[in-house]
Amino acid sequence: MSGNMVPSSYASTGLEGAKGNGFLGLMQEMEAPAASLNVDNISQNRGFVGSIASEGRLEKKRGAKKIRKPKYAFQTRSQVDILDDGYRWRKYGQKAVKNNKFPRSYYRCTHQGCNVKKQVQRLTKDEGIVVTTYEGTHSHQIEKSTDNFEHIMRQMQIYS
DNA sequence: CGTCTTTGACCGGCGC
DNA sequence: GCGCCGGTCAAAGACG
Repeated sequence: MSGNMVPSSYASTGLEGAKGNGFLGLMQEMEAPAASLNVDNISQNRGFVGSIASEGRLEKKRGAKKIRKPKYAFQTRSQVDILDDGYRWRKYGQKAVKNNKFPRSYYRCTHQGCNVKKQVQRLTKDEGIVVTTYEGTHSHQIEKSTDNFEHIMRQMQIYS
C-alpha cells in the first residue's frame, strides 16, 4: 500500500458505512450471463441476504486442487473499493469490463499457501455500489489489529 | 529495505 | 484459422 490513495480512514469508513447501511447481499453467479445484476432491486434490497457458493471445478493444470472452489459474491455500499476485511491483499490486475464504466480490480491473499482471490467491481449506474467477489477460503487467521471487524467477519463466515 | 501498486503484454478459451 | 475477451503475470516505481 503505497499510501498514495485513499485517505486515512479507509477501512473504518468503508466498513462503518457498510454497517450503517447494512450489507447488501445478492446472489449472483458470475457464470450467469448478463446476469447481471438486478440493479433495480439492489436499491431496494437491504440487509445481508447471504452468499452463494459456486463449485468451480475448473481443472487447470499444475496440481491444482481438484477440490471444490467456493465462490462468494457480495454487494456492499461503500464509497471506497478498498474494503479491508482483515486480510492482506495484493492487487495483481485491473481490467475494464464491458458494460461497465469502471474497471475491475483483482486481488489475491498474500499469505503463503493461501490461494484466496478477491475481485472488486463497481456498478456503472451506481457508483455507491461495490461488488466484491471472494474465491476460495482462507486457511489462516486474520492478523488485523484489534477491531470488531473480526467479529463481523466471523459472522460473515457463519453465513457462508 | 521491504512491501505493495501500477500498467502493458501475454495466455487460453471460445466464437465465427 | 483468426480475433476477441477475460484473466493473469511480471518489471518497475512508489512509498513507509
